[in-house]
Amino acid sequence: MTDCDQMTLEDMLRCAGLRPTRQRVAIARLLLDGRHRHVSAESLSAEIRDSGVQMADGTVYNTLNQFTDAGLLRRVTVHNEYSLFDTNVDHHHHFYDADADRLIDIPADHVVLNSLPKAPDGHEIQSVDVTINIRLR
Amino acid sequence: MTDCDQMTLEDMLRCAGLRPTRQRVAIARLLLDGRHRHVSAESLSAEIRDSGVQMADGTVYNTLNQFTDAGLLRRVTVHNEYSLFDTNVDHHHHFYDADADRLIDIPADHVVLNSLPKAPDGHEIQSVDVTINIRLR
DNA sequence: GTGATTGCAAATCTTTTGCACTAAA
DNA sequence: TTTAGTGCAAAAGATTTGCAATCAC
Repeated sequence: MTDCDQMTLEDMLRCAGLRPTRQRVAIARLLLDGRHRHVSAESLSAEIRDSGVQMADGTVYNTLNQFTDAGLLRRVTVHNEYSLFDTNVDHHHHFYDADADRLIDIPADHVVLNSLPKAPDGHEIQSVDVTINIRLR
Repeated sequence: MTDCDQMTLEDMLRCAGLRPTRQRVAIARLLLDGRHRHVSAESLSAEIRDSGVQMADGTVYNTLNQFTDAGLLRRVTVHNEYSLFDTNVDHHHHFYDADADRLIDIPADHVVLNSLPKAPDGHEIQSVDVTINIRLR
């Protein structure tokens, strides 16, 4: 078994090259259970505190960055001043509801892109993010 | 003449519902000359200082926000920690080069979107942003 | 005049960092 | 034991805000 699914959280972290420390496991338990969510550092911090685990804010930020670098999370930036971390790392897109400051996933196959431009000289396309901004009708 | 083109900067600002104050005109002179640019609050602040005009940073931020609200600029957020303001308010998309932290415009017709999903109940689509992340090959 | 706008500095918010301490392997 | 990881507090960076002074009309 070479992929990082269907294992204990500890193994999943090891498999991603991260030591399964108490803090990382606590965050993994909240975020890597297969459910698709969008959390901010702040909301996650509050959730951790509520779950009885105590953790420094700096550690929350560092852990989120480590998970993102390891491909366990995806960082999403929209038109506000903080980052959201998406537990869905599959290719997909987003509705962004600015009124509620809320992201909604859109499966990749619901957005069909024909005719993408070529990347500028010396560059290649890494990924394509489509954000559909919505508002109340 | 009902649109806000082909006028003096002062009239252009008035037309957008903004009093043509010294500060606003100075920023308009730099940004609303028809050229397409991406500036950050910081880079603009430096440019203003270099041009001999003195202006508080808070005023730069406030003015950029006012221009954006008035539709004279467009705020673009990518995966970094500050906002960029795009002087091109026409519909278009972006390459984002994370290595250089640089945005490159893509004309709207170079990206063809077929099959957009419907907005969630009670909402309507306001705009669609496509960001193509690129990296060195 | 008078209401909108600005300057300025302080406040706020998000995020990163340095370093001594602790824990995983 | 050795190295990676954490806590904490401070720093950094972006942006907003409060209020008195100033400016456009």
